[in-house]
Amino acid sequence: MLSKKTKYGLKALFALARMYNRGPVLIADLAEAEKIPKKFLEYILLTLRNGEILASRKGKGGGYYLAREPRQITIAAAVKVLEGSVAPVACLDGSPAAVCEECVKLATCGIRLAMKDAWDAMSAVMEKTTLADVLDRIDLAEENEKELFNFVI
Amino acid sequence: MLSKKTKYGLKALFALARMYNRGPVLIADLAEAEKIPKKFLEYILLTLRNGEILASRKGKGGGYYLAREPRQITIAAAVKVLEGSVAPVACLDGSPAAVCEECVKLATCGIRLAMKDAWDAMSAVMEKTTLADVLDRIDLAEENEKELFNFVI
DNA sequence: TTTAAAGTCTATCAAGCAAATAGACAAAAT
DNA sequence: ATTTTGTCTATTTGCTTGATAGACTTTAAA
Repeated sequence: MLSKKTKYGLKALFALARMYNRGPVLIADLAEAEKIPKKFLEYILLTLRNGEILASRKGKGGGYYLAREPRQITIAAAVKVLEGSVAPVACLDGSPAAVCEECVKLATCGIRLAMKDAWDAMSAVMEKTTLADVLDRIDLAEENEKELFNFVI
Repeated sequence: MLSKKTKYGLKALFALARMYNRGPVLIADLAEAEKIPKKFLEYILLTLRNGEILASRKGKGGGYYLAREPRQITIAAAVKVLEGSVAPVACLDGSPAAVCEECVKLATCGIRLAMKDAWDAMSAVMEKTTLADVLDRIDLAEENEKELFNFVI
């Protein structure tokens, strides 16, 4: 299960993606709009900035904004920065040195062999889904909801 | 990341699958063979038994054994019992009532829309991978390791 | 050049969960 | 009857998550 930090972080990213190219957004405004505790959001945005998903400007007129276009930021990248790793076992998270103490031998470890294909399938999807894709899906879903509502009337 | 409980549990299941139809296995023997703290393993096996993955017999000559054939126990089922849920968000874990507090509206929740396809892909693989499949993969991997060793000589 | 508005950083806290352990109890085969 | 073996409840320890406080730094604009 994703941590609250990651969920809040994703919500913030969707909001920032929607406001892309409208300049920096204040932490306080974002916190209120997305119902995220301000101080916690501050820490989350800092994490995303250190992970080069976001950029910021200090001082008057400052705030946070996406470091790249919504179409160039993947869910995989965001989740990796926010959560650290979501791989079911350490040895599958992509970093070469990460060996889990459970594996006696990496190549023949049952847990790894059991989870590898499943994890590969999941990360492939996350790698190709961008913030822009998610916005499109949200819009489509909202459109469908409206249709449904009209139909009921 | 899977908890230690789940990892230990999977290891125990692989071992029990290998010894399928050789009668009940003692907790103590399994603990020693798989290097799992005995009391912790006791608790893990109990979880698996309550989840109807394992069955047990008390008294002399008793022990634990798989409740079904290795070919009929999926990784998805085992992980679900051991970990509770591995879905990235509660509303994706299959149970109808599970709604995450983050979603204002289930159908249009960005987090859900962002993770749904990825999670579907992962669970599909876990649903179709059985303990027997994993044993096969381990054997194959060990065979390959041996080949490699011979080649080096 | 001052000042107020913003982000940055470090420290701290409480609550909850994971991992592990202990020991009394119940069942069943011999 | 007795011994072997699983079952259950409770407890401990330490780490992680979620959240908050406050001092500090940077920057734009008055």
